[in-house]
Amino acid sequence: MREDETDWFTRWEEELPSPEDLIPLSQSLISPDLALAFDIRLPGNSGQPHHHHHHRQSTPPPQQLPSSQANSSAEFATDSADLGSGATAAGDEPARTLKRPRLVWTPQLHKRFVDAVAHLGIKNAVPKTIMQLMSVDGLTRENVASHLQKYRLYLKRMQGLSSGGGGGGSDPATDRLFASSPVPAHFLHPNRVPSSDHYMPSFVPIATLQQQQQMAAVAAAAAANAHLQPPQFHHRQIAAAHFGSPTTNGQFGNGKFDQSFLARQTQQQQQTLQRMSTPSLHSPVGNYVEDLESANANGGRTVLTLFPTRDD
DNA sequence: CCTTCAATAT
DNA sequence: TATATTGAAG
Repeated sequence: MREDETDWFTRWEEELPSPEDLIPLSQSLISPDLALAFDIRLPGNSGQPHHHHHHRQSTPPPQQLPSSQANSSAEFATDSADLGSGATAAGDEPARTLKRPRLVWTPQLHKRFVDAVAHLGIKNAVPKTIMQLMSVDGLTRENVASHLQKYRLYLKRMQGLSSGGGGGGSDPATDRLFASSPVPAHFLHPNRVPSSDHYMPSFVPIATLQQQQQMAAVAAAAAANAHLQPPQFHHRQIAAAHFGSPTTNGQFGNGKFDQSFLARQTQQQQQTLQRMSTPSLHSPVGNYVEDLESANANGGRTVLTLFPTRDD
């Protein structure tokens, strides 16, 4: 059961892009949390990126990944009138209540999501677990939950097609993202439990690994860099990755395929975290990095873009 | 506490 | 528009 793990991990490792092949922008990648935590100011943006007010008290789960989903830092600063009034209790970790920028689901990020779901299996493909497996810095459970909800609707729609109808039902615009990643067959049929054959995409187990130090290093290195990347990943090479054409779907179009986790789950148990022990992990940045974008061009909305090591 | 879903907000 | 947030239900 664990044998294939090392197997695919090895393959995954081989396919890893060399550090130089990684996103050129990585130099300017610095997480908002980190930026705030280190009091780093993003170039091109002398002033603060944004600051709004909203309060959420929820209790940030004591996730073992402080930098991960912890909303460290705060949005308080800025000028606000309430200077040190009490919002931040002890004042040490200003912000467990950070207003995060909207996440942009790039095709790569979505792929990661799909891979994670495929690996987890129907039972465990729930937001929290998916989030953990993806191990994307800055990604929250809610990001995943929201995306998952939409993804399921997408799959459902895919099913619905073929019977009748006519057609119409898809929202082309919305589907583009989802179409950018192939839908694993398991999502489509329920039977066939992967007793011997598992879907094994190149995946990154990475982990749980606390890379505070690494992050610190990255932060220091990138200390004064920031990159602005407008939401314009329209045409790119991703166009070639098309898959969800009605025509192509014909092969499944015998009626309805099963939607694995799409269907009702009577109950699901959570836990049983599948953690790899990071065999020979030494990649500095096997993880995704975040790119903070101050969207000036977008009605003043800040957007968080997570992107991976190009592997698709 | 967590997930799922529909409705709603930004 | 895409994603976030909320609230009810399980």
